[in-house]
Order: sequence, then structure tokens, then C-alpha cells
Amino acid sequence: MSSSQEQKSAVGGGNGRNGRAAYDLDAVLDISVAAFNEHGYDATSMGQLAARLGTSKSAVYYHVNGKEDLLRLALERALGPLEAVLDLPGALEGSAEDRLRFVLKQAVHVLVDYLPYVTLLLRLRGNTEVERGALERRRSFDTQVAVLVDQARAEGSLRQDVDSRTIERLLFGMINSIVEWYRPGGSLTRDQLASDVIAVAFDGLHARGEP
Amino acid sequence: MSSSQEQKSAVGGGNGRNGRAAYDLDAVLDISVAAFNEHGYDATSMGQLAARLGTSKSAVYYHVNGKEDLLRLALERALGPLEAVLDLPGALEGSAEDRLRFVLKQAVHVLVDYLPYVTLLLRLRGNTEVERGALERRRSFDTQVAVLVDQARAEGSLRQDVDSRTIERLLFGMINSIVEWYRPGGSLTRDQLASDVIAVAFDGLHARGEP
DNA sequence: ATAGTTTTACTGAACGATCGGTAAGTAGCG
DNA sequence: CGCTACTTACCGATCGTTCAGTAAAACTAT
Repeated sequence: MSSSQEQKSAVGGGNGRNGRAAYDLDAVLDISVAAFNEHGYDATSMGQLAARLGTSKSAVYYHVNGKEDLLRLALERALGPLEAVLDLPGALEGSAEDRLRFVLKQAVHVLVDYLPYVTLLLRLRGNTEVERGALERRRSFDTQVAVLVDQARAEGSLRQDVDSRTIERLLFGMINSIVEWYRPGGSLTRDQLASDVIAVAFDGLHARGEP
Repeated sequence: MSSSQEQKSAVGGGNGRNGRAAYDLDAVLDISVAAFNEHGYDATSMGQLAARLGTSKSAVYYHVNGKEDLLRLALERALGPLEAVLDLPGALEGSAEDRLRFVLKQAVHVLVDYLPYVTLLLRLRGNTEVERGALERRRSFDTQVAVLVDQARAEGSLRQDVDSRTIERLLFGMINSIVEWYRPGGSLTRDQLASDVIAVAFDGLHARGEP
């Protein structure tokens, strides 16, 4: 009954001319987003996408309505999980500092778990209505975190000498940059990365600071 | 005798049909880079560039060899000043921590002073040889800073519980993100921003910590 | 000072290539 | 037969780029 999304997916599919190949939407999306992230959305043509999928250009149009539709579907996969973080119990209960720590840690988790999709989101320029809509949702997320920073400052747990909007920007600058270098499967695990980020953000780089 | 580059520059140029309009290379570059940053390099056509310059498409080709040449010239304006930081006395003398602090602060200064050009650099995808060359130089810069982080750690001034390469990435994630939100002319000055970044990076967000 | 020449800074039209997208037809399945 | 998952062929638009021509400024010669 539940809407399933994993069925066949002949992703790397070396399907030749045998039977039915049957790409599903997930496979098309995964490969398309990978291409978008490698060359940029605008620099990636539908022809290149088709080549990577091992099919013709118009076969892609069987699965999606067009290039922009592909982008819209991909961005939803990043924005959905990200926005969901703010509704989790950990983001709603406890001290402002605890809630901030929770949201930041979860943001890192979403970033890593949906790495290609979030990467795509973070590189938007706002050229089309779809892009501007996604940027708007992202801005809304940032604003909600900025409120958390403000509350933590009012609580007295955060330094007062740096503007709170600046703090929020620098925090997400640090976190968002993860998509540019982190690749799962290495020695640095997702959870280790998240706690490293929180540690550096809250305690700084200095060696001192008794645990 | 010296090769001068500042001469006329009818940038916003409301040149009608009088005399010679005379754009110089600087004006063309400034306007082009602004357009690249607004819509992305690939999504910006030579036609749009010409429209913003108030001339025809082919007039642009009088000043530069082509779109990629425009990119190459613009990237040099970011990479030159950035690489120069590492040759300054402050980057070569003193303790590793002092040298690291100096380089980070100077990096923020370059970022702000050449904001549009550095912004363009930080958004490259490596589609062409020009882009790959620039990315290579940027990677080399990052590597040299990573060495500084390593030395500061060996000195005992930096925390040992986070991998030094991770530290360098997070540091530059924070610094580079500045191009996405900082605009000169506001209440936050260039120098204030630089010391905010250093303060947050080294001491963290926590309120505690006697100065 | 004037005429002739060269250089500068463009214009408008056109080029082949590639873009996103579509129309019509079809092979393999139940 | 009818449906799914394509294929080949093609469309108009736009891309970066080129080219022949030209008006105005700058330089040179008389």
C-alpha cells in the first residue's frame, strides 16, 4: 500500500538490447543528479544525461516532463528531509543551545545521507521559478535556525561579541561546505563528522578547554 | 610606458551615438563577472553580456577572445591576490598559529576586496581546461594552508581530536561561504568580519572564555 | 591648417553546432 | 489487442563565434 520507490532500477545497467530495460524514476534521478553535480545543471544537456543512462534523449522524456521537472523532483528530495529536521522532537524541546546542537547535527546527517541532492540544492542560482522556489524554502530554513541562535544567545550560552546572524551564516557556511569534499565510505564516518563539526563550532580550534 | 589599465571606462555608460564609447577591459570584466555570478557562468550567454554592456554581441569580441577568455582573465584576478598572501612576511615568520591566523585573516580580506572575482572562482565545476587550471591552483593554495594547520597542531596550539585536514576544510568552508552573503557597504566592516571569523574559528561559539 | 592614412571601436548579418523538446512509429510483453 | 518502454527523425530556438563593413578619432604629411 505504501508508495514504494525501490523496484527495479537498472542503474549502472549494462542492458543491451535484451528484454525490457525498465529504468524507474529513482534511477533516472540518481544518474541525472550525479551529472548535474559534476558539470553543473546548466552545463549538463539532456543528451549527456541520455548517454549516461545508456538510452536515447527522448527516452528520458518518457520518465520526466523535462529538464526542469528533473530538477524539481531532485530538489524535493533534499528540501523534504531538511525541513523535517525542524519538526523533530529534539528541535522543539530542551534548552535553545541543545535544540541548536540537535538541528546542526541532524543537518549534517541529512547532508551526508542525501549528499547529491543537497549538493544540487546548495549550488542553485535562481534562474527559473523552480530554482527560486527552492531557494525560498532554503532561506526559510536558515531563518528558523537563526531564531534558534538568537534564543541561545538570549540564554547566555553563546558569545555576545559576534552578531547572531553572522554566527548563523558562518555555521552553515561550515556545514554546507561538507558537500564539496566529504565522500561516504572513507575513514571519516557520518557520525564522527557531525560531532567534529559541533565540536569545532562550539569550542573552536584551540587545544585548551578541559572536557 | 608602463602597461596602464585604467583609462576611460564608460561602465554604466549612457553613451549614445556621440564620440567613441570606449569600454576598456576592466569595465567589460566587471560587468561580465557580475552577470556570471548572478546567473552562473554557463547560464549566461554572450548576448546577455552584450545587452548589459549596452553594445552588440560582436563588440564584446573586440575586447576579449571569447567567453572562456573572459573567464580566464576574471579568475586570474582572484587567484593572483590569493596566492600572493602566502608570500607575505606574516605568512612566513612567527609561530605556526600566528602564521595561520595571518593567512586566514588575509584570505578574508582578499575575499572581500575582490568579492565578485573570488565568488566566480569558488563556483567552478571544472568543465573546461581553463576551469580545471584554476581549480588546480586553488587546490594548491588549500594544500599550503593545510600544512600550516599541521604545523600549528604539532606546536600544540590546535586541538588534536579532530583530523587536521578536516579542520582545514571546515575553516575554508566557513571563510569561503562569505561570498554567498557578505556585501560591502553594510554595518559589518571588512576588518570586523575578518576578526569575527578568526574569533569564532579559534574560540568557538561558547560564551565562556575570559579574554 | 588641411588632406590623407591608419587605427580604434564598433554594427548587423550570418555561421554551424547544439540546445530542450516533440511526433510518429515499434519491439516485447501479458 | 493493448500497454509499456522505448527508437529514430526532426523541430525551432539559441548558443558562441566570425566576418565584412564603417564611422569616428588619432596620427602623419604637406
